[in-house]
Amino acid sequence: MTSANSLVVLDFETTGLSPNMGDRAIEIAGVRLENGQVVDSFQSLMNPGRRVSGFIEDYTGITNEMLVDASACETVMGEFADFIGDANLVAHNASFDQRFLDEELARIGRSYTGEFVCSMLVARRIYQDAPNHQLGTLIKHVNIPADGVFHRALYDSQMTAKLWQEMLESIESRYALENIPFALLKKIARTPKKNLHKMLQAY
DNA sequence: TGCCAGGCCCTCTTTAGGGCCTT
Repeated sequence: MTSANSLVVLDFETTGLSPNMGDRAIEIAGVRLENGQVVDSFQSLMNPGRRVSGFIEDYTGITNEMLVDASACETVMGEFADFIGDANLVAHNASFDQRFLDEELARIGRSYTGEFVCSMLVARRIYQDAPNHQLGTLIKHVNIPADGVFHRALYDSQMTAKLWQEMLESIESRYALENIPFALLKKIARTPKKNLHKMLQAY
């Protein structure tokens, strides 16, 4: 059972960029955060029913051979829907992951009730001096130790969770806040950069 | 590391174009 402040940070690896173009998920992972601590995690490869391109094999390290014996997307996504429950959701460039989550769950008649917030949109506002706002760059920018390989779902979701916690602590520190609610993070992600400082000062 | 899309965001903007970010 999830608590009221449960948050799931998730990441997909896929056959490409667009479910509307026929792309499918090949790996899903998520870590559950409660009170800033990772309390559970989920990771599974899934068989999209067709071969993945050489580009995707190289980009993710997930090969066609690895996917042959993986469970079908329908099976894995059902398990993942159970995992996320009613938790709110975070992903880096969430519009991408949300499209695949919506598409894969629609295929099995499942849905979710949590709300998405994008860690990239928050990072663009909190770390305006970062060289860029790719996940790997931000992890380095804020000096989070990284000894794994990016572009795998579990590692990326773990790193996104650490970045998320770092951003929360940074905002709390800068504005003398405690226990920032999810709703404020949603608001930060939508607030124009030029208005952000004033909005947080007034909060 | 690229192409495919889509949302966000900036600007030499809003009757638009292009970069960023995700795989």
